[in-house]
Amino acid sequence: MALDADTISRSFAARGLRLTRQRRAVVDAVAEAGASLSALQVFDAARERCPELGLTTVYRTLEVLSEIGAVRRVHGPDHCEAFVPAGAAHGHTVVCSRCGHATEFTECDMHEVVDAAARQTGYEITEHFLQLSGVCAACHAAASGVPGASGKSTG
Amino acid sequence: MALDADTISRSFAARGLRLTRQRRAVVDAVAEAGASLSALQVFDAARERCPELGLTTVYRTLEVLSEIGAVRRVHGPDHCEAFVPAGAAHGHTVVCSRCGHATEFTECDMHEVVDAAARQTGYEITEHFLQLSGVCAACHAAASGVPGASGKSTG
DNA sequence: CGCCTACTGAAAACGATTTTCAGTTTCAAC
DNA sequence: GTTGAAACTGAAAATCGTTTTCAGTAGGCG
Repeated sequence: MALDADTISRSFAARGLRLTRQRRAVVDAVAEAGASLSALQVFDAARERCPELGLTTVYRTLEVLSEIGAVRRVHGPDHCEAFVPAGAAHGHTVVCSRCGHATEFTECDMHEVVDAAARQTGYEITEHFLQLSGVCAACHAAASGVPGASGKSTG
Repeated sequence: MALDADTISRSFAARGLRLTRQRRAVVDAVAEAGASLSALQVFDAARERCPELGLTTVYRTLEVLSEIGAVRRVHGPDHCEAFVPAGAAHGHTVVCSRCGHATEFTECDMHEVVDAAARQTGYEITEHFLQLSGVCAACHAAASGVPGASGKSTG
């Protein structure tokens, strides 16, 4: 589920929901950020497009977007609950530990790992939740080439 | 880092910390449960061993245990923050979606997946956080053999 | 126009976690 | 055994992110 206005609009309509200006602001904020954003960060970003937006609406909209699969919740070992735009039906997220930028990857061939885990534990594995963190190409280049430049890249 | 009194005691001592009766109760509660436990559940379980225990102490102890690597925080796509006893230095957790029982598996050969992700995204992957969920052997047996029996197994 | 329903933000409520604080326990030095 | 310093404690208060409540608004359709 891509985060373009058209797709979203149709998904909303199919559920009898309206894509209001406020919701649009939230969608755009998440889509444009690319990085993982907390609810509060989404609020801030979306407010630039729609200053009268309330936090309540952000939470409600993220909930809806999560339900229709347009955004995905991500977690890390230490922190919780951030949101990223979702791409493919089953994708995983790589989050840059420097700039927070999130990228999806879909070449996920986990079944060997899952099989091994099933063998070792005796579980019937039904779901896997994988999240990677590392350093994105831009931050990597910035770090090795121009140490002064912060990791916050253009996108 | 295993959750036996001896190992824990030494880890605590190495940091100038004391393994008090209260902390011991928390450690034992987590160790015995095996399943993933929220802070509140740890509190309840530990109170059976040490009734005058306070919630504050549970949080403080879980924090310390997490730091020394004796417990691990687990997350799921929808929920957050539960604690399980930690085993090997780098292990992953499989949580049973029926009884909440957590098992570790260590045969984690992720480097193919990690390599593929690195190729696709251009990231330099430094960490991976994998969590599986499924149905444990006991619950599976209970479900297929004795449908009436709940998934809550002995382990 | 008027009705109906989805939608809105502010404020209140809420639950989980952290901080504060005054008192207790532990331990080493004496 | 006494003393003093530091770790530790639980209760209560404070804090934080999130959800609920509520009275009002917006938009489609008769």
